[in-house]
Amino acid sequence: MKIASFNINGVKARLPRLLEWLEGCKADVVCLQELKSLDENFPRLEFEDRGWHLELHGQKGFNGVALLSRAPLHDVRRGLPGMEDDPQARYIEGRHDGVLVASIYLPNGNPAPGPKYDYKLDFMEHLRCHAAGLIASEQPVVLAGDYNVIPENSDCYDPRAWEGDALFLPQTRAAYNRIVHQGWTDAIRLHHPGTDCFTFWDYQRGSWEKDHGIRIDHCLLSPAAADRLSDAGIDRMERGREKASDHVPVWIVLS
DNA sequence: ATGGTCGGCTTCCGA
Repeated sequence: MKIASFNINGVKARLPRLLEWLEGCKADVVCLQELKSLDENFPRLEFEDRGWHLELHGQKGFNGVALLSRAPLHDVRRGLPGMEDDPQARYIEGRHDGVLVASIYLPNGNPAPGPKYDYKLDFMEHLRCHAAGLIASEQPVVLAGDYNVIPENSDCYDPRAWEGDALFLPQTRAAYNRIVHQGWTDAIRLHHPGTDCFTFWDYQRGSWEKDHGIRIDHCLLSPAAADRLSDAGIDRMERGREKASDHVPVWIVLS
């Protein structure tokens, strides 16, 4: 089973690029982030005509997450437990062929400190609590998405350039590690232990041309999923195409 | 040298 995650930065702006990538990706489940679309304005037919089942959790203008799947999903949940009334649409999960898959758009959190950073840490604490329950269930779980967290120095081109940024603050990395250390496997890290692991390049300052990227899109696997991990990758080439998102897709394969 | 660029029911905000 192949599961992919892609922050598309606007479904309407990305539609041709996204459909092309989906065609070649051959994924069974796709986690999308930053739809920037109300559910009623989402171009459903473009996907349904190609055989995708859709579960949307959108909002106007910003944020928004979705799951695309080859078969209908079960037990779909929108919003993290304890944050169901959050107007920001950042979490959706569903079960596909016995594997629980979540699409996560974790808050950016800048500027830090401030209310946006407080919200980021609050979201991470709610995610940590939910993740603990998922680990305890002993089922295969894949928590995929844009975490807006740079886990280690080697996950950015220049650690000094990111000092003080909400994606890289020690407190942010500590909150991320509190989740990972429950027993999750960072599958992309496992398959890209050195360089060439970036998943995001800013539109500004020629970041792509200079390879000034960061690794912030992650797939965390529960032990039951990690036992089945056979491959993982980053579709880096997507960043160099016309009308590209500032993120590229990441994916894992379970046997 | 404090720039630059995307997307969105846009004239600023979020990233």
